[in-house]
This record gives sequence, C-alpha cells and structure tokens, in this order.
Amino acid sequence: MRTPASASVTIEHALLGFVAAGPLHGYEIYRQLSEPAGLWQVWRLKQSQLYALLTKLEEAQCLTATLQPQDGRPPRKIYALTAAGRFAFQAWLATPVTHGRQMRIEFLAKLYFAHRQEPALVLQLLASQIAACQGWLEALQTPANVTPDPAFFADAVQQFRLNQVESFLDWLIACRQALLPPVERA
Amino acid sequence: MRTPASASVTIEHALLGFVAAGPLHGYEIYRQLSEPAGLWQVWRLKQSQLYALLTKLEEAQCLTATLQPQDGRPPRKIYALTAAGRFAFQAWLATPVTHGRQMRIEFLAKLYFAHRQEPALVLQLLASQIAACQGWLEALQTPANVTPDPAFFADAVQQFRLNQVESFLDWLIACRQALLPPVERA
DNA sequence: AGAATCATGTAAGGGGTTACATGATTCG
DNA sequence: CGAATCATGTAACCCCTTACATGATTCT
Repeated sequence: MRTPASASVTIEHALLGFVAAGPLHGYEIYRQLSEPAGLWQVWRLKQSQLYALLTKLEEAQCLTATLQPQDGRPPRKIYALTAAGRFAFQAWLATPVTHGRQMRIEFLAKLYFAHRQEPALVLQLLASQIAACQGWLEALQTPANVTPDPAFFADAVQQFRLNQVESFLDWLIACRQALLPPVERA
Repeated sequence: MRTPASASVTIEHALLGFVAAGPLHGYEIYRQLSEPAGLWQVWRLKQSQLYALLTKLEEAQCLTATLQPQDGRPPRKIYALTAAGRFAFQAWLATPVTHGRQMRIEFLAKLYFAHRQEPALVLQLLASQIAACQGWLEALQTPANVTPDPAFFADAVQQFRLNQVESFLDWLIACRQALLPPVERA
C-alpha cells in the first residue's frame, strides 16, 4: 500500500540498460548479465530474481513485453523500453550515488552501462560523482559532525569515513585520467 | 531446516558485548545501543529487531533470561551471558572480518566493544585485521584476478577494489599509530 | 537412449522493517 | 489533565533466496 513516492531510482533500473541497445528476451538478459568480465563482477543476480525484477519493471511501465512463440518451447517474452523506461534509465545513469555504500555496486553498474552506451558519458558520470563526493567531504568536516571532545571510537569512525570518501575521490580521478586521450600529456 | 553449520559468527553476536559487563534488561541494552556517540554511529537497530535478536541469542543459548517482576509493569527480562555466549563473543571480537563490505559496520562494531572491554584488545584487533587486509591485497594481485587483456570496466573494478583495500590499510595503521603511547616518538 | 542445457517461471521460507498494542509513570 | 516516555512485545508485510516445475532441444 505504501507508495515509494519520493524519487526512488533504484538499482533495478540498471537492467533497463541491457534493453536500451535493442529488445531482448529474459534469458538473453541473464546471459549478458552473467558474462564474467561484465556487470557480473559487481552485481550478481539469481535468475529468479531477474525474472521478478523484469516483471516489476514491466508493471512500472518501464518495459513492454511481447510474446514470441517458439515451437515446442515456452514462448519468449521480448522486452523493449517504453518512453518512460528510456527516460528512467537515462536519469538513473546520469545521477551520482548519494552514499558511500552505493559506490561498490550501484556506481560501478552505472559505469558499466555508461561505457557500454557511449564512452563519452563516462566522463560526465565521473565528473558528477566527483562533485558529489566533494560534497560529502565538506559535510563530514562540518562542525556538527566533528565531535567536540575527542573520544576514541567517535574519532575512529570519523576518520574512517573521511578516509573512505577521500579514497573514492582518488579512484574517480584516476579513472578520469585513464580516459583522457594520451595526447594531453606534453 | 538448513543449519548454518559452518562458523557463521555474525554481527548479532555484537549484542553480547553489552551484557558482557553485567546482566542487563532489553530496554537498557536498547538505550546503550542508542547513545549517539556509541555503537549507534555505525549500527542502527530498531527496537523490535533488537528484541528479535535477543530472543534468537537466547535460543542459541548464548544468553539466559530471568524474569524480574515489577509492580504495574511488564516484567523485565534480565539477560546474562552463558559460558557459550561469553566464548562466542570473545571469538567474534578476536576474528577479523573477511570481506571489505564488512568493514563499515561489523569491524567498527568490533572496535567499539574491544575499546569498551579493554583498550589493549584494540591493538590485537587492529593487528589481525591489518594482516587480513594484506592477504586481500595479495589475492587481488594474483594472476587469476588480473584480467589478461585490459578492458575498461574490468580494470576499473580491479582498481576500485585495490584502492579500497589500500585505504582500509591506511586507516587501520593510522588507528594503531594513534593508540601507541606518545612516548614512542623520540 | 540418457544427460545436460535452454528458457521460462512458481512456491515456500527466512529475515528485516513498519506499524500496532499495552499499561503504568512522569513531566509540564 | 494530557502528552510523552518507559518497557515490553506481536502482527503484517515486503523482499530476497532456495528450491522446485516444465518441456523441448542438443550433446555423448
């Protein structure tokens, strides 16, 4: 009964990225998802969960399905993006993640699809995520988040978080460097 | 029906740490857990989940409960550690986490209880976690995990992981430095 | 012929979250 | 007197995971 209401652009929107290049049936999506050097590296889905998510995306009208009968086999459900689906996917792809815990899976998934779609997109994604991380850094250094009298545990947690964000930034910047044409170096 | 069987020393064993200093009733555990500068920083439990976990720990015979009636109130359930519970807690506390994703909550929880119990324990915990992280680093550099021909995405993921582990190590070592008596500097 | 794989799913179970229930005490 | 807090929980729900079901091809 509870409407998600607030913009919950969640990771399942990543799946739209497989269909973005053209209509596909469920099992083919599963195979692309499972390629060892691909998205599988960071997001491992069970087949059954994939089917559940596809059904959900269909209900959310991000995907439309058409049945393609096969002789002597269950019919394939060919999924294609709706206009809303294409919009939702591009929005997901362009939005940086808002918490450090989303870097490990969700941001890397964005990176995967950005690179698949159009390598130039990767630079935009990196830029907006770098800006977001710099924002986290400032928030962490805000007086409200700095414990007045230093206690071991609170300090350790604070340092841990600073350290995490800084390391994300280092990595993001290194990724950007790696993408700039080598010509730039003079 | 499936027995966890293999050593699944999970985070709920952290709760035993509250009782380690002496028997407590559920609500008091909740209050200590909710102190803003304490474990709350890293692990936020709903009251109902806390009660559920306490029940589970009781069923697992890590805790015993004795009812203490109060007039005009529901009786308090006073929890105390069993021998098995004390053992399980010490084992949990002494074991480094095995995956990077467990650093953010579970390792910091270990740190919290180690410091509460006995500051000297913190150094042992740091040392064993440092060793574990160095192991992860070596595993990541193993030929099996290094992609033969460099592809953008696989490389980015690999670099992300290396970067994460290195940053954990930096932080762990900085924590250790902060704990060594300042006398050491000459 | 028999086993494995392709290609869909459905069903049951476990764990966690949200919301609700209860009844006295204390605070303003 | 009314509201918030203390101090226990229970009930319903959602999500994910594991296991099972189906029925035809393809491989040995």
